[in-house]
Amino acid sequence: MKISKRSQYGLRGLFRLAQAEGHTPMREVAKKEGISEDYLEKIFTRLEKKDFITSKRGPSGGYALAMKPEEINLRLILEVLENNFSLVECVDEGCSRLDDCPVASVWKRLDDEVKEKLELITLKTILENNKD
Amino acid sequence: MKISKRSQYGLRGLFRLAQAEGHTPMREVAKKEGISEDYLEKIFTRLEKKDFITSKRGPSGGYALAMKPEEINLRLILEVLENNFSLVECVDEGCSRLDDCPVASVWKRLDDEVKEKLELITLKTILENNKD
DNA sequence: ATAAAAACCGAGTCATCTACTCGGTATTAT
DNA sequence: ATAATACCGAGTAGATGACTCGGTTTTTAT
Repeated sequence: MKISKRSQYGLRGLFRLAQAEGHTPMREVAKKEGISEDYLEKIFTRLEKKDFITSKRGPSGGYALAMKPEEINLRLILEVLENNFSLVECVDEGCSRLDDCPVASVWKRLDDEVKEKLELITLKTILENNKD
Repeated sequence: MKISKRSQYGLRGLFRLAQAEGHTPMREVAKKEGISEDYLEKIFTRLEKKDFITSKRGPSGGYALAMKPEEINLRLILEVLENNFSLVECVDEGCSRLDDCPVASVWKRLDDEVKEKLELITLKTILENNKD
């Protein structure tokens, strides 16, 4: 029942990109956030493949958001970075005993509620919280 | 970001105990729910140590709820059965960069909201949902 | 009193996942 | 041409989850 460091790092990385203008080198983000460069690179690669960010090679290159901060919410981020998104498998994989399982509906409802909450948190709202 | 099978089995086991009167042998619960006996035993032992259930040895023994169904909510169950309860460590362990971490408050709020939701789901509400 | 039914206990295993690391290649601004 | 950057595949160490196994203790029913 833990959100992985991968997702946590990913969110922090995206936040840094959201704060900056133009492209920011990954190394710079890693340094600011105290995250291993090699690892953050994997994370950014993944986010890039899903078109959350764009990349530019060579000097003065780096990464930049490909979407508006208000369009990137936590649910989307976790869908990319968590390998198994959703609280229990039976929600999306379909268990054989679903019909007579007394608690399946509990998990399903909970899963929905959590995902709703996640959608309310966007990079924009986080930026605004940190505007002081 | 998964709820473990341990917790899922635990909830289903507790549900069966809640339905029955007196003591129910663990084997019977395991059979009904299609859960490994050896494994369910570990789970019940854990729940018993935390006084959610009581045990009785010998023939016509078994396990029974030690609390009222409305007093046992999902948050309490997960606190016993998940080894790491809470969505991110920084919430309870305290990270060294907490002060300048832009997203700590996000996780904290989310964690609180999820836990609130979990408290609303009790064995009683699950029993009522399955009353047809 | 004995046999059977149950809970109790500690240890061990196997697979999967996370959180990395490492060594190298490709691209591009200066 | 050089240096800065992204890109890529493989590998690894540790933790955890989901069990299994072999036994011990307690208690009820006969």
